[in-house]
Amino acid sequence: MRSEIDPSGQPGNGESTSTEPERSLIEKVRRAQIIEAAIDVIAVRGFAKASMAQIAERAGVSKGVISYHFAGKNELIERTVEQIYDRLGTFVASRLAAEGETGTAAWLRIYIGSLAEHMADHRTQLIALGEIFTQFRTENGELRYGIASSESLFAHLEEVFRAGQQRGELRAFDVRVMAVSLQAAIDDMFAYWSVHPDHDLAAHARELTDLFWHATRAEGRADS
Amino acid sequence: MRSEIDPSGQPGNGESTSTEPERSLIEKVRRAQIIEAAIDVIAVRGFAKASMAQIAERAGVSKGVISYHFAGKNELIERTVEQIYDRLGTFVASRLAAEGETGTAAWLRIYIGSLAEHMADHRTQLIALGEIFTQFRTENGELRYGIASSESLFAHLEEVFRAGQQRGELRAFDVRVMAVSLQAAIDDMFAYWSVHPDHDLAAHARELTDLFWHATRAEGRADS
DNA sequence: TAAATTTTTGGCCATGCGGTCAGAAATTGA
DNA sequence: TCAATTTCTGACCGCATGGCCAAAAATTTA
Repeated sequence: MRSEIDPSGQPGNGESTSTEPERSLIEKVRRAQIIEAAIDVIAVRGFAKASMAQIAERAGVSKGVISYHFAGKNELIERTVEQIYDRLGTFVASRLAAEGETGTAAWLRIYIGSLAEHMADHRTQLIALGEIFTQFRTENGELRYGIASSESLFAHLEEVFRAGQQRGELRAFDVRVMAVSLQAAIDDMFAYWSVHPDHDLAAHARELTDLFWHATRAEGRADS
Repeated sequence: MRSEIDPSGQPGNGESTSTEPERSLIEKVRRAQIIEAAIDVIAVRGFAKASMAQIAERAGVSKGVISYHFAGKNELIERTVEQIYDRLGTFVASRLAAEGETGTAAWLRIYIGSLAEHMADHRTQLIALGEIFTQFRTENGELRYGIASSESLFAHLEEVFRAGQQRGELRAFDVRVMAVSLQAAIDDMFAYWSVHPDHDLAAHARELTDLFWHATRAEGRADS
């Protein structure tokens, strides 16, 4: 998986700037139903085998219905990511907001922990998201949700680290490398859990918090 | 990218146990030529668009030639990975062997550093490998070179960490989580460099060494 | 109720894929 | 030199895909 979320709580710089198109009830229900089917099929059969026909069958409608309610497969996938993504982001942001400003150690614990907690309760979504992030490509062949699109996430993590450094709480290190590595470790925590369902995700999250606290804290500091 | 290499220098548990089939000169030349074309096409156009037709065109032969010299696309891809992989493994193993036993700090530096050094000189191969590792699937839909196939690599890293812990050099931590996280951070170092060619790979490798040394070392120890 | 509109169906299309094959071309060996 | 063998070509196959559309069905509006 790649590019979790921007936990800053911003409304998201997505395409939803101008007025949302009005949707009839049927429209909304069908779109939700198709997205749910897409998540299931992608999680179970893998992104590559999640054809329009498969998704339509799962949703119990004919293939044309998807084309009627979505501009195409790309839009369906992007709306699917958007939905999962938004819920996760809301959850993490609320957890972080509930804590106030209590330093980097607490921030790491809550950030990593809340991501893990939410995903533990939404395994199917996590697996679908992992499939999409690693396989969904734009027409020119680039990963649609690849490292290149994680820039705003990296920037946010960098800011957290830089603030900790300025407070004297963290040692000197390259914040970009730390941000990329933290994200990588989180991504692979989920990827590992995807493959090993019995793996203890919460414990992994706690270990990861320790790992990055030791990696970032200033010399001579005790654990928090 | 996933599943770098087993740096233990073992001959590799691959399929090459029994006697290698004899190959004519033409056979060897053609296979090398086709593998090279495959690397180029995969690196430039992406794995998804690297069809037999594309690879054949790049190699300057007709499509049938590939089928003549390889059992199918799967064999071509696997031989391609094998080639890149073997060279990288040889390089890293020799660097590690040249150092002898000098503790975990040195091991981390040489392991991460030699991977980065070799890949810096073989960017096209690295990108092709990244494409293959993240997209090449078995017939049942699993990633051919995914986390599930990294078990032996994780086991090896765990052993390095466990040895350091027993020597009192490293603090207590979950070696599996540390192994998965180190591999993730290395993978993403390469992935980041794939997307940002001007990124300083050697400096990133040094930062990563620092990161994991701080994350793993026993309390009260100075940097080495 | 009747017309207008929205929604759904299921078949059809062009495209690109990996793989196969008969026969041509090139190479080898006697 | 000339047959045997290896290597190569380019057309062709079956298959699955995403998307399209005319017509049927369902729903809303007048």
